[in-house]
Amino acid sequence: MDEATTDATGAEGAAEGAGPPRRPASGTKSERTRTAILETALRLFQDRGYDKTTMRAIAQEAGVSVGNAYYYFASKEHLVQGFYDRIGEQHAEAVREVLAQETDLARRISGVLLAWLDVAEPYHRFATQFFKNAADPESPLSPFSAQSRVPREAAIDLHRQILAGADGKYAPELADQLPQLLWMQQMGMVLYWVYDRSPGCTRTRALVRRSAPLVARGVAVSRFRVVRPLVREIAEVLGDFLLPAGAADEGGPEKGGRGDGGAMRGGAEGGGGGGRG
Amino acid sequence: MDEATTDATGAEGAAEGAGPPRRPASGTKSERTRTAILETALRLFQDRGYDKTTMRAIAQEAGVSVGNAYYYFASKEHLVQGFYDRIGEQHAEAVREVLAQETDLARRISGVLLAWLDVAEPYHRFATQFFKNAADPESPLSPFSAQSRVPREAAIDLHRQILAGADGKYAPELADQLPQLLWMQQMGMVLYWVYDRSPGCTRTRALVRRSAPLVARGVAVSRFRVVRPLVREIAEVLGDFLLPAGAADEGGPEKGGRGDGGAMRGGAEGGGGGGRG
DNA sequence: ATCCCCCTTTGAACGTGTTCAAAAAGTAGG
DNA sequence: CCTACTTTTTGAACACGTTCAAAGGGGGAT
Repeated sequence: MDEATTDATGAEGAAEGAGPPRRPASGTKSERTRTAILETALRLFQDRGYDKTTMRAIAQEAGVSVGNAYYYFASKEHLVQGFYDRIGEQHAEAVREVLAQETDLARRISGVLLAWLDVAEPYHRFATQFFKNAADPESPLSPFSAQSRVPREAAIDLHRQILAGADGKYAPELADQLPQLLWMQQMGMVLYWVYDRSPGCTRTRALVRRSAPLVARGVAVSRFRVVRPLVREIAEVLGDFLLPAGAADEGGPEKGGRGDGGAMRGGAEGGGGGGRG
Repeated sequence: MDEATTDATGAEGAAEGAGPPRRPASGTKSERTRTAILETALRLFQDRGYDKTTMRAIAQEAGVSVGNAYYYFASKEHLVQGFYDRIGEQHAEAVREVLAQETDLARRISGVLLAWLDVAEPYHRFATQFFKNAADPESPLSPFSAQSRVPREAAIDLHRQILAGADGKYAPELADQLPQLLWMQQMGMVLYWVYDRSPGCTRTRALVRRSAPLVARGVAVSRFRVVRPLVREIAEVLGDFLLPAGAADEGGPEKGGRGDGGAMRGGAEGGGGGGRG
């Protein structure tokens, strides 16, 4: 399998992806052209929506040629990556206060999720339109893709902080998988949000407010005896089938290691199942 | 736009726009042309994949002009609807035996899901390619869309049968939502399957085999006292935010107006079985 | 100045899904 | 056979994302 979906100039070592072979330091003409194109694109996306914004329009508005836009961004989709980064940053910023002050798990969860909704709200219309691209397993924009690994793990780490700063207790077997689980809850919320047509997305907000306490209580309940074996097995299955994150129990907290990293672990199934515990 | 899909029985919508005004009885020349286009399309999709199959190729192979294909099918996506119907039928057929003979809930669940994987396997390559279209909220192909209501409720009803024929007991508060929950578990499996690159999709199969017992046990555990209030609240939230089984919006392209928003309801939790525990 | 090399920029051209006015084929009555 | 009408069919045309060979351009070496 070739993975030739990248830029024409070939793969560069960095994690970022498309662009000219070497991203020059900011200030150069090249960099200015690049950001001009990106800014124009994001502005037009927000104004007209993703589908209605043509590459020709972006180029013309930015004062460059079509081919030049493709020199800096491998595809129209790659322009959207800027949105991800931007939302991620703004979210991390907006969440700081909540994480620092609140200690109740339910409130921490809902605080983080509601903050995300606040940050993402301006882009709702347009996010809906490129959401399908993000769902494409082949697309680098997919939240599960290898290319999204860095921002994804940053997001998961944020959920790890949610748990770390909360004053409840939960089954220790879940410690490794819970951040990912919370992250997937967020993905579920995003899915709901994308479909949400209620004004101001009040419906998604209501869902968050109602479900966050439930999740928190579910986490707390995980210590009780009746559910303990079930929890243990759930944790095991999650560990085997969720995406491999940095928090492997025994693998060691290595960074990167071998590159590879398919979206979902492919690998020969073989001993995966094994004996049931 | 129009709901001219395949030979779906019933479902006479209101007066829609384009397409062949009246679907004539099978046997007419018009109907023969239509099925010729559809069959050709599905065959080429399977051979070359969705993206690689052009409308021009479909038309040429079917012996018609491009415009003629568009006379019968509003878009390339609409041709895929045939796959849904086909898989749905084959799945219902393949599942009959399991539902009739097996009484263990875990085995019923895994039997149904594994049967789906068997049926869908030939289309895996190509399903991956149009999956992004199905994720588009605007697309009629979305499993949450109003246009998919009939096949969706058929699928949910299948999961209702899973529960009805099983010999375990569970919290009665969940009775209304459990079929939908199981259906969403299936959606989660499909998501995993779409990303699964392991040969023969053995990885997804392993996931089903491991998670089905867990789900069954989770359902059984729902009766216990410690989790009972939690279960009750979960059921309530699900009832409020899941897609309503019965009638719902469907009104049409109504813009805003009334609050509440008959907004598309959806929401998911990946990986099957998240917060309960 | 001249040459050379590489980075940047250009815009025409390609293949795609989709649309549309018009031609063809079918139907029915005179 | 002709006429009026509807249903079906056609293929050129459109707008789009993307590609590509060629042209600019800046800076160092000769």
